Amino acid sequence: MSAIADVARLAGVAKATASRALSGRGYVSEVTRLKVVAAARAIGYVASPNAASLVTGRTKSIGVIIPFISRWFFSEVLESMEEALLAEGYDMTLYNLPASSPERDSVFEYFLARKRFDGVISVGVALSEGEVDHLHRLGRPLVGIGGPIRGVQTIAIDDVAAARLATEHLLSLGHHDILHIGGNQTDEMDFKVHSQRLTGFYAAMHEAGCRTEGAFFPCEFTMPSGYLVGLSVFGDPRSRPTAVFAASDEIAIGLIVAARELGIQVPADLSVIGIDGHPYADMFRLTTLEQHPRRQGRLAVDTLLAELESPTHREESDQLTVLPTNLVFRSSTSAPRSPLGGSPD
Amino acid sequence: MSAIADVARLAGVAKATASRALSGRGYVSEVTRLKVVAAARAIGYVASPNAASLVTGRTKSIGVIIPFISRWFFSEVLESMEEALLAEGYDMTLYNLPASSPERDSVFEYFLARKRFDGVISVGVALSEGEVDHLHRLGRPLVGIGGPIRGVQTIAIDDVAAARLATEHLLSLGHHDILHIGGNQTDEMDFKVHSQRLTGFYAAMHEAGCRTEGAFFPCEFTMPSGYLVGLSVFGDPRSRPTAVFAASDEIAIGLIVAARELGIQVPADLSVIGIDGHPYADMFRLTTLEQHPRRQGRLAVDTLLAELESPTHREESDQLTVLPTNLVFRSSTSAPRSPLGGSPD
DNA sequence: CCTCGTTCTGGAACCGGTTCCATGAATATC
DNA sequence: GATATTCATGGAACCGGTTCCAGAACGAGG
Repeated sequence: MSAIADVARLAGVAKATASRALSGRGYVSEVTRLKVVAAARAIGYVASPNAASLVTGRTKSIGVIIPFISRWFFSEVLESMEEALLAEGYDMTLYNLPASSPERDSVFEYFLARKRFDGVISVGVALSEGEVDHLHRLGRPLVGIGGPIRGVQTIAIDDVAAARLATEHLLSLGHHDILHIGGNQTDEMDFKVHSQRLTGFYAAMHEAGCRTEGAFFPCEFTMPSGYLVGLSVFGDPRSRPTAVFAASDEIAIGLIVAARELGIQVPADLSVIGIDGHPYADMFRLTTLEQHPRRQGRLAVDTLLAELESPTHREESDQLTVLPTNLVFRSSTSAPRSPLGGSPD
Repeated sequence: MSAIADVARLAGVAKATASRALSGRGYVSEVTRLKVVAAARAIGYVASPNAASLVTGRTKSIGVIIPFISRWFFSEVLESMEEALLAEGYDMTLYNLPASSPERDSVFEYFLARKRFDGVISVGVALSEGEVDHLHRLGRPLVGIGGPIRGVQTIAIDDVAAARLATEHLLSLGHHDILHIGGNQTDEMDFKVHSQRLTGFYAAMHEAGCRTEGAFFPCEFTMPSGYLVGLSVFGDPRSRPTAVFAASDEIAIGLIVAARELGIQVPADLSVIGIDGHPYADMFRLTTLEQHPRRQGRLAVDTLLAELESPTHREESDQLTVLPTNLVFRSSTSAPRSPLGGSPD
């Protein structure tokens, strides 16, 4: 509607002066600045960022690539990022890209090439080197959440360590017959979270001298999937473990629901630990390793905006920020029943 | 990097011709069109939508206002909208605005005034008349999901009818002592879903001649909240109903988990019905009214894009599209035990 | 008094596209 | 064969800002 030319005319100054007055760059006397601001307010002037970005190259908008919206971790990250960006005056443009989806390439070719945003945050999507280079050539900083990308600032938890910690928690309670139920490498996630959690599990088990053959069952990262796997794995009393390390809280809760239905006491007959810190964990009294997705989102935004403020050399910025996890000990884990059938003393 | 002028130079034509060739508007001979397209491909040219929107007024981007990202209904809607928009070449810019949040006004004043999008979809946020007018003055169509806004195309289910249907399902099974556990008017939602579901419940109950004093308990729309309310409401056996109509599946599932922990058999001792069609419903065998949020999102996008294609007069478009719900009968509902203590025959 | 540096302002170019308008060629109409 | 139409193209203006540059006004320093 109203352009800066209108403001300038009303204030009786040139476009250039009006622009300087409103943006705060360059010399403007205090009296004309006030005149211009008053004129702008009078006609309800709001600058068009499109026009400005055409010449400045800055869009005040950042793009987010994310494989899921409806799963807990991702929606939490998203919410926290949106909040942080809004507070800084940035728009957030969302690209929901299931890893290896058919749209994947076209999004990069088309959407990301349009220089519509100042930077990109990739949540749980491993970009290829070519894609990373592409963004760098455009001078667009990139921050990742959920796993290292070469040459990119990344925020993540240490999945190997978290899995090890969870497993060690069960081991320290006296369990030896422990299962890991989680993702396998071939499924929908780009990053190595699945294999890393598996690695951490194996490492802890081997260190404790426990056998791990047949100790892993694949499972989608959802509650219904955990439930179904639970029904099938716990269905046979002879193969039933004394403890399970689930790769996510949703899986863990599905397992607990399945166990309850099968008449298996948690934790007396079966201990269950998850990873996440899901809001449902408390009502199922689930012991879990909290990973605070909102902090990760917040930090990703801060990192990206800092990079926009004062660009660093790419080499320097090649680093991984590891956020801590913390164990929340609830009553889904305990020492196993004495193997001789008595209760533990 | 590369601009349309470069393409034109390489193809040996004028900027105007290159623009016509690439956009498909206006007369261009087939041979020059191919030359231009080849040149564009050769230098990896991608048009800047910012520059284009400056003159066309179209941004190929739409804004979405939504109060939650992490709750099921909203994340489903969001995912489906993103998918539909991406397929049509539109970007989606997200504004996560908890109703009556402090940022609420500034977003409207600032973000929405910057003519950055061609249209707006408001999911579960009731815009004020002033805000609606503002968008209309800017010529930006607006589509709502989740409840009628004056003068705006809206997509929703009939919450009164859905609540009535759910209640009637319980009544038809022979229940009389039915509770409604759901939202109250004063909580965080803008729209009237809460009060409408309550209205439908009361209507069905009164029609059936059932008393409703003390039959409503307020509850946040989450599983943990349903669980806590369930523990407290079902805790006293004397005040326990034979059936509950929960305003959402998450509440219903929380209630079921609470009932199980209290040793209450579902459905023998207590029938539970929800509204949503949540993916967890199946594993808890929850009878529910499915409301298909993805369809709502999809339809909202289709409606908005159609409006952008061929704008209609505001008066004509003032309408509410009511999407159907359907009852999925699982085993969380059944006839009540005979009040005399025997089993029903 | 002249020169220099600082502050302030306006004119004009520019960002990267689209579109209006004029011109010219090819084809159709009478 | 003269006159309309349709098609094809280039030049230039324009969208709404920012920024470069030149020039004016002013006080300070020599």
